[in-house]
Amino acid sequence: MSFNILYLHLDYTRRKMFSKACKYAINAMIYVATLPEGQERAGLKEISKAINSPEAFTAKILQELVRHDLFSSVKGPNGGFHIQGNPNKIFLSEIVEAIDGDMLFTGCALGLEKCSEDHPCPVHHKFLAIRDHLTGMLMTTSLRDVADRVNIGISFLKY
Amino acid sequence: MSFNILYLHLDYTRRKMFSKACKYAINAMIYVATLPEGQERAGLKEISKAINSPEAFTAKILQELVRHDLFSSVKGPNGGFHIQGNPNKIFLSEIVEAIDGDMLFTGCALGLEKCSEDHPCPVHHKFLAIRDHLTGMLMTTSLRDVADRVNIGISFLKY
DNA sequence: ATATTAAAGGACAAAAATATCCTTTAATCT
DNA sequence: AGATTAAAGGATATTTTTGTCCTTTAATAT
Ligand code: FES
Ligand code: FES
Repeated sequence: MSFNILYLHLDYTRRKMFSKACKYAINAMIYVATLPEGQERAGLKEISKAINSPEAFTAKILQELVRHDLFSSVKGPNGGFHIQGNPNKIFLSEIVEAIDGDMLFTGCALGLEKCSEDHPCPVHHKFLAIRDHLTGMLMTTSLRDVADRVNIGISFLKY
Repeated sequence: MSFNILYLHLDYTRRKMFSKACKYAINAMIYVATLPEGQERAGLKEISKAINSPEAFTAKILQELVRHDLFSSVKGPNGGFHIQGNPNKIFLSEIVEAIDGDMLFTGCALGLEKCSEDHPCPVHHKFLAIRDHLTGMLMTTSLRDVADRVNIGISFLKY
């Protein structure tokens, strides 16, 4: 019942960089990456509790991550999700791309059909640097990197 | 009818940095800033044609910009919207904040309630630099800057 | 004054994103 | 083999974002 909604049906004060789905995906993978050796698998309930996300919605996202070969899953007792591959070799960019797609990495800031040097929008030249900065960060930050920060207690997946 | 929708009701391959509303807002203000002296006012129809945006939706956004004192408007014949203030002193950050809010500038990348040094998410330290880069760019790029690029023909508002 | 013009505003509609519930499938345990 | 467990998947609901339409308000022109 915000001031905005009252007058204009627009309440954009919540726009973020990533979708919620994407954040849940990243957090879920980070959480599983933090698990100790020998028990590096977690179920939906455990994951969504750990990252404070709605269970059923998280289930959909985990399924999608399985389809993208980022997670693999096992059914039945002691089943759950574990990371497919080496967390040192899985980068945040892969998770973002799996869920939010690659428009953040390639799309035009001002909505032109496509971003190009030939026909640039008015912020193209300045936006490129930011886009590349973001892309570079995500492509060089591995799941292990961030999971370690959580394990040593300097970063958190929820509050 | 994408492959994604077929299987999971998730088709996030379009996530962008800014909302459509925000892009329309920026483009509309840039367009009006490109108008020659003596005729620096444009109507809804002219604007939405120039920036290739849906007219009625654009109307709502222009109203919002008026409420935020970025545009002022005049009704009746030869009415329309003109920039409130000096385009040299209006920065893209103000438009983004008016429409998308300030979460892009202040919010946590991974969805924590609030972004803070005390209780940072696992990408906080790396994300800060990107957020600041983006914020800095938007806070230092004036409407005049970008409008000039359009006027000299090196940038475009539509394709 | 009246007609015309264009923005403001309200109501509503469609699409996308977020979220829940329930059934089915497949793994494990007894 | 049968019971139990947990992911997969389908259907549906809610909220947010995007979009349209129509009436009202206010400015200008005749
Ligand atoms: S054309 Fe707009 S960001 Fe490249
Ligand atoms: S706490 Fe997540 S970006 Fe600062």
